[in-house]
Amino acid sequence: MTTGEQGVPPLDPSELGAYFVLTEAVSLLQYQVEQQLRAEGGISYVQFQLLARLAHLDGPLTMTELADGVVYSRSGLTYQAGLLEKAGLVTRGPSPEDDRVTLVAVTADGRALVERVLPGHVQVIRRLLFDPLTDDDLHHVADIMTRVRDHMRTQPPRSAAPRRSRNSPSA
Amino acid sequence: MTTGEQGVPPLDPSELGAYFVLTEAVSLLQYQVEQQLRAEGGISYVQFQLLARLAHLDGPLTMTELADGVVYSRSGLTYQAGLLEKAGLVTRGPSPEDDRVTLVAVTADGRALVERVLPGHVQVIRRLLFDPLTDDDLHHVADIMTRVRDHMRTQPPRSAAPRRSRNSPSA
DNA sequence: TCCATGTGCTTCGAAGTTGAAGCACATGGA
DNA sequence: TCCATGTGCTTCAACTTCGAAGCACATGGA
Repeated sequence: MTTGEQGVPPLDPSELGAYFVLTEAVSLLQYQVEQQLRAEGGISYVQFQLLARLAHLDGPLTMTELADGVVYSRSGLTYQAGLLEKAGLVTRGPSPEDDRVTLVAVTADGRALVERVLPGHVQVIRRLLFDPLTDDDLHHVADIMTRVRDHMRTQPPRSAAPRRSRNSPSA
Repeated sequence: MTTGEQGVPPLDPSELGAYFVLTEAVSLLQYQVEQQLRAEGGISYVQFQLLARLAHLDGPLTMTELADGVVYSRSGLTYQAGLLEKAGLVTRGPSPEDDRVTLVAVTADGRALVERVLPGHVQVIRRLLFDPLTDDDLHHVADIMTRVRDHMRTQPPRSAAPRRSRNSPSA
């Protein structure tokens, strides 16, 4: 009626509210996290994510895997990987399997940095995110957001999206 | 700089996991939202947030209020407000109360743009965020994140970060 | 083998974001 | 009134981020 579109559901204020408060809370949290990481480790949140992921998985990742893992553009990752390599926190090397691939691995210094920064990082998260929540809340959030994440991950990943004719029926 | 050595609670993998999946899901969601807004309205997510906030509150806001509302730096808001003003979507004017203040108000064009992109915006959120969730989940998320947001809002807001006093170096 | 096409990564230019510094006005006490 | 200090906003330079284009290698069919 109001628009030509068919089947656009009416706006539900409680839904919009849930979405807004979700993004607002995460923004606030990430800002505080960024401050802590910068102060205690001299790194950005993205850099911490990259190092933590490499340290946690304990094996080299390709640039694409790393970019998709942290929801980041490929060119942006090239830039950040360059910074981290220059700082001696990661190494980049060729893959024996595929000459196109660059494998990124965390160095001992990189691991040490993650270890050094992680306690403060956890403290910030605990203070800002977990303190006002019960254990039940926590499990709810984890469960719910895992479903949302998995649901969205069925869409083509961010950094690989724009290339044509993968499963596009219009080409 | 804090030492952070004593009294740091042990790491709880389920807590860290909840935090990681929360930020990852929000990152994925925001990326998709950004694409929709760019495609249908030619605006960024930040610009949409600013316009939506002004349209919703239905009254002018100061630059600082607007920046705090969307968790954004003040200088960044100066830049974005300039873009929006040039595009005719907002106006900036003086405050009768305080000559230092710039009041930002949404124009009719700005309102129209919000109205135009909102249905698609809601569709994206519904498809990515709400589809895999029950009504119960939704209320849980809204309730939980509201508590988290309110908890964090008791901290000093982002853009009003303590300004270093001219004569007193931080101890 | 050769070539067409797909994939992994980097380079490049443009645009966005930030904190610090700076300007202008506000406020309150001497 | 005068001035010290606080607050609101903008400017500035440095950095970050992105997508498009480009290069190199991979893969599979003719």
